[in-house]
Amino acid sequence: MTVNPMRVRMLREGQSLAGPVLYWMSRDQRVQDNWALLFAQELALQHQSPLVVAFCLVRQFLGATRRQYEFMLQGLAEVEQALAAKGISFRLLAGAPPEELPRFIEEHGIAQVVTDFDPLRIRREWKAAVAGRIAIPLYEVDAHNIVPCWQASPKLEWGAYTLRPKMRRALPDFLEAFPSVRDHPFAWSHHAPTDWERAARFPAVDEQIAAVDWLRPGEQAAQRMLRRFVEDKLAGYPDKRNDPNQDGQSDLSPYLHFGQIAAQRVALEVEESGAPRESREAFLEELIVRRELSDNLCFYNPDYDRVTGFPQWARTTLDAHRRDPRPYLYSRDELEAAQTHDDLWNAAQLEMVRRGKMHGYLRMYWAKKILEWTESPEQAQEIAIYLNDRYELDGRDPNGYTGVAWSIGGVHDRAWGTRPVFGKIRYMSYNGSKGKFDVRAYVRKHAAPVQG
DNA sequence: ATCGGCTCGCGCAA
DNA sequence: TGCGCGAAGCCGAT
Repeated sequence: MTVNPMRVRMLREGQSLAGPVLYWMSRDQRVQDNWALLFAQELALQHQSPLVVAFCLVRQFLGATRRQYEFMLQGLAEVEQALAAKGISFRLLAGAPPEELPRFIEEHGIAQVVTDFDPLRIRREWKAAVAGRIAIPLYEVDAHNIVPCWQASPKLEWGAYTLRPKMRRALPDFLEAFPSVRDHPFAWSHHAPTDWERAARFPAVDEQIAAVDWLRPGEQAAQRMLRRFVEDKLAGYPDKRNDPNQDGQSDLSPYLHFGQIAAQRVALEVEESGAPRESREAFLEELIVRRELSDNLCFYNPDYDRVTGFPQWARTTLDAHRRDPRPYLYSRDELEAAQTHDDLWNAAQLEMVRRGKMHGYLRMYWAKKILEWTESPEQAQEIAIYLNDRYELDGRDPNGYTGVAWSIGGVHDRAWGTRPVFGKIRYMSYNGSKGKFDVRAYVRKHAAPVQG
């Protein structure tokens, strides 16, 4: 047995007849270091069956833009190639999983289905719908987290401090080396190459938001980025990570979001590096505890992207300050166009619009200012999520929803001194940034007008 | 530059 | 029932 059974849940029982095993790939779009693929191969080898990987390409998924489709599709093309080298077939299905998967399963006499874990509502609705329309076993493997989400904690956590000891206890059981995908000896008779040019014409919601060119998509590029981080940046991480002018972050979040790299691979490489213990610990805290805390929020709190999901003390205090006059009021369009009085905020917004990635420290300041400058917490949260999901390469991720909920709704935070609009929600100021890094240099770098 | 108070509630010790 | 302490801060005093 290569895959720890604790990583696997059965979503639907069923008779397992003879036939191909299907891995319905969704959140974890890679071949290496993927527990869901490894588990699917294990089942296929046991039954001496072919193994097929299918991905459902959903039209206009949660407002996804050309930028994000491009990054994902190029990664998937690489997945198809790497699978082919192992004798495993790949199939791109155009349409929503509840319709496409049962049809595919029926048509090809699939015997068992494996899919990867995802705490987001829509993914769980898809799985429930698929489970209701098939008669074969459906397994779910948490291939994204190191400690499977439901093993890390059985309940909604209040903060990193309540999850951390649980993670510490569980990590030794799960932070293990990955086995390799084996050459698969049973070929699928319906193998056919994907028409990626046709797939690239698949409509995104917004074709105007262009792909970025400063980082390449795919597993290989992700591995290179990881190596660069561990060799060049990890040692200086504690000092530089909160300075947006320094290139001190890992820049791995787009790859982690699309599952083009496994957090577990990142953790293993960081642990084995020669970087100071302090640097390794600071980075692993973010990579492991905070990431898994985001999944915990989305998995156990169905209102992870709504004000009703904020803790009670935060809802009470935000309600008490609902009618406070706002120092500035901006519409969604003004914010999107980076037309506020605050040059730091505008620069952060423009960094996100142009590069598809805002510096981690500024994401907090950025979201808190949206609370301060819009009519209500509800509107602030909606706008922050809209902009984040539209421009960030790592949009539509539990980390994004959790970050917004932390900034605007005190999720995983505590109460602080009362202020207008914010109430007891932690405040962040322009002057605070000035004390931490060279704000003028950052503004000069990102607020420059577009060339040409 | 550094320090303490701000303020809430979980989780554990007692 | 009491107590320690937390996802990245702010502000004013020193």
